[in-house]
Amino acid sequence: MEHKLKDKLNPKDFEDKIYENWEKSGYFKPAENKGQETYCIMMPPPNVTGKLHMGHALDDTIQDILIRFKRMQGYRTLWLPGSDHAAISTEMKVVQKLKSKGISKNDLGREKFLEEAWNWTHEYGGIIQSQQRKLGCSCDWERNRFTLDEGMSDAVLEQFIKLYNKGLIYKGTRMVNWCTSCNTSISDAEVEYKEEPSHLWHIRYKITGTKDQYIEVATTRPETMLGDTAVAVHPDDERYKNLIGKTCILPIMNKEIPIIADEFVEKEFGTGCVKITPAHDMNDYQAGLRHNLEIIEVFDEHFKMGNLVPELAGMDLIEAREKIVEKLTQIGALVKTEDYVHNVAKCERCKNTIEPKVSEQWFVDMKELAKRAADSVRNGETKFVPQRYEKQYFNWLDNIQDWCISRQLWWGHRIPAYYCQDCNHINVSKTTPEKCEKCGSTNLEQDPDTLDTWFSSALWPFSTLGWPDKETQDYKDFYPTQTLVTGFDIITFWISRMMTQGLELTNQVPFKDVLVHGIVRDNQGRKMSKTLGNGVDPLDVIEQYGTDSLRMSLIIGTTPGNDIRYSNDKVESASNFANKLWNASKFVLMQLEDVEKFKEETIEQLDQSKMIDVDKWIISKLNTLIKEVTENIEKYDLGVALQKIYDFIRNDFCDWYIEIVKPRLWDKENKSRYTVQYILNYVLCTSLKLLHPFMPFITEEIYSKMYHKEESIMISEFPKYNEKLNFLKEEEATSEIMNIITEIRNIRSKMNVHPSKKSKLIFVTTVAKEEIEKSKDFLEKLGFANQIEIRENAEGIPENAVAIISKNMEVHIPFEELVDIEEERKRLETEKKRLESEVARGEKMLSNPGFVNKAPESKINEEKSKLANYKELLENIIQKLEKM
RNA sequence: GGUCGCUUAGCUCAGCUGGGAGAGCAUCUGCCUUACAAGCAGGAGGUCAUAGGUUCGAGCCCUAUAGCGACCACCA
Repeated sequence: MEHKLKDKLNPKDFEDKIYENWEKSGYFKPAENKGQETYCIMMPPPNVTGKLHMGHALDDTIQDILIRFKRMQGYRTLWLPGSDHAAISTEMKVVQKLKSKGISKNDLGREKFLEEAWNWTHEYGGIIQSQQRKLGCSCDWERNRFTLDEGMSDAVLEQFIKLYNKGLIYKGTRMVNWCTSCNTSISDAEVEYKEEPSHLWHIRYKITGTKDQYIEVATTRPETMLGDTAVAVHPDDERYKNLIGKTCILPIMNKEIPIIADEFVEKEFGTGCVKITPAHDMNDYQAGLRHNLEIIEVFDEHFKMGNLVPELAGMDLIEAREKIVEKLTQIGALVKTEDYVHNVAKCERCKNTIEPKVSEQWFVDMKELAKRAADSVRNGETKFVPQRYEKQYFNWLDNIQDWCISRQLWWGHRIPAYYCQDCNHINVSKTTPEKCEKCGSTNLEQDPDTLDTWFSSALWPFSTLGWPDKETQDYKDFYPTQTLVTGFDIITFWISRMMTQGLELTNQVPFKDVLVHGIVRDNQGRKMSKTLGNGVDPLDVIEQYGTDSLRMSLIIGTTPGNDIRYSNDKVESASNFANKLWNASKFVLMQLEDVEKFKEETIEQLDQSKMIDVDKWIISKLNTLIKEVTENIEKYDLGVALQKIYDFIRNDFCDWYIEIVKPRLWDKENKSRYTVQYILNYVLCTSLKLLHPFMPFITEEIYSKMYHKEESIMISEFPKYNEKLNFLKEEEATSEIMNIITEIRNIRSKMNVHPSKKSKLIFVTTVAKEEIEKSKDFLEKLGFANQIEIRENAEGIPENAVAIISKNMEVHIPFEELVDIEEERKRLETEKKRLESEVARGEKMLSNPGFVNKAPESKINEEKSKLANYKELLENIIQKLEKM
């Protein structure tokens, strides 16, 4: 083993190699002989033919951080990956591919089509997994699952049959959302609404038996009027009360339809009269049911005009609308046309128009299931992080509609219902029944439809572990799982359904915590989208900067649940940090020269008599960091945790400690040289471990060159807080010294003293003599001094010297000819003023009875000691000024 | 219409249960100091959206308002 790093950091040199090594070593699998406690995350399965985008990169990075952290803490961890068959989206793609060859789905037939779909899946499936490997995901690839796998399909059938037998799944004729492009029914969750400018057409229908009395309706869809079977008004609407029960004549169709009263009508909207078209509107359909109205379909099955009016038959709907408006104008039935913006239902997948359609479909009765799922969150069995997303979840479940689960697609799990062609009985069974269970006929036909994709992904947390077999080792070990990580956009689609189905089928909540994150936006705050073309490919970023930098840029300084704005600057700054860490490590390794003995000694055993304050300072700081970072990660505050690690490595370790320690390292005779080397190795190794979950590759690469016993940082123990490594006194003393050094630099900078110009530093102190003596070497270096003098009093110090007054010491810098006495007086005056205001503030606070009586004692004492401190400093400054 | 979130330095964002406002980038000044110029050191820059309230004390808690954003509902 060579304890040396390459001169320049190049992530490509080691990222792939390291990943391969991890996978080969079996580190991703749950450890065999570790402690009992398990920790499991189920990866939200991406679409099987999908490609990795920034959303995945964020989602996967968060999960990887958690799983690596827990693994290092000694849990038996399982992160189970997989992919989803994504019924609609995959089927659409295959249909499109066939279309480009001039073949239609129906020409090909079901079997051949499925063959094509499998081919497609095999061709594009797996791409995302290789990309997740590039991201560093430490999931157990041997347990990789696909929602159309045999086991998973069995789970789906089991679910269907169980719920069917319990009466929770039923078949019925209902109005459902129909995607006119995908040609299938879809569930409520898959509909999104988009505002579109349109018109509100006012049309008058003549009251039957009158010459010129009309009732005026307002509609956004005149083309559906051909199927009107009533006009409705509000029962309390004084304007129309007298018309209720009468009839009117539907223009164009010249048909008599009733005027009815129904509460759902809003008096204030439009004219207060609504045309009722039960076949093409959700509300009208409900009203139709209440009033027993006929359902007349205006469109054919391809959503072209039907032949209610022969000259319009087969016409496109938009075109038909124009024609009908034209016709209404001709016959004088159109009163006016208003501009109007309304919400149009769109398919969440293909963005095309959704039409309400009456059809026979399979549904899950959700009422009881939803209640139980909501209650489990209400009573804290499952928690959302951040908690506010629980509202979104409740809102969905508390207003749940029955779930339409049948899809008119071929790619997916086929509904296990077999219809008897002789007696019409529905046989539901896992395998094709030999004969009808009711009449014994062998003339059975399976339902042609398949199940909603989410019907199978709802089972993901347990079907992946072997359910319906509850005796598999994995199910027993890892179910229920701990954390589910996902974006807020699929709380309704997925989270709520895993909860409802999980509770119903396994009698347990499927996970304890739901960690919700936002979406990754572009650098202008816009959503990344294909149409805008503003998406950033995570793999391009990895190619340019390396995985660690991408991961860091997605996590640092973020808050759970909030959106993240991607920017190149962030990746660049992450990359600079990686470079910094690399160089610092390179330096440390250069100083260590094969000190194999490190491996045998713990930090606690290290001889403290050879340490000076700064050594204890860095150890103590690191110890605090360990505590905070652990707490932060456990609370899912990953952004804060990473920020703290960054600050420690960059400021405390690189900028201060390494610089402070250099003189002792250069002096080969120095008695504490070994101690310093040990501490450097210890601090760096420990920092790398803290950082490893976030930046796995660079930490592994560096760690592999350091001195320790582990074969990989990935399976090393996460650092633990240690009470014995707290050195508060030394921390304070060191920060006083650091403040002085900063002050020296500040003054030199203000006075424009060139760094090469060294000066003398005179320390006046009684309490810190010894420590200053020990620190001479680095004080000289960092304070640009050529000589350090330590005295007990200030007598005889040249007048033309700059003075820095601090708590336990004064530092005088004789710059000789450089110092302008007047300038120095001004500086001290400013300092005096500052201290005076501090003293005033403290005195005001402590003389405030409200504060003294109500504030906690620790706070009061703190203020008291601060005040005393300031007073003393002020006194010293005043004396100094008097002498000038 | 209902619910939720955001508003803090020029930009992008942190700020844990209320106790002297922070980071990254940008900017200014000085430095090639033997790990790092992808760097080092120092500086400037903020009425924490507005108005009230609670409190000894508010960026943080409460109320209202404004702007931006998201989700749900869907009134033709």
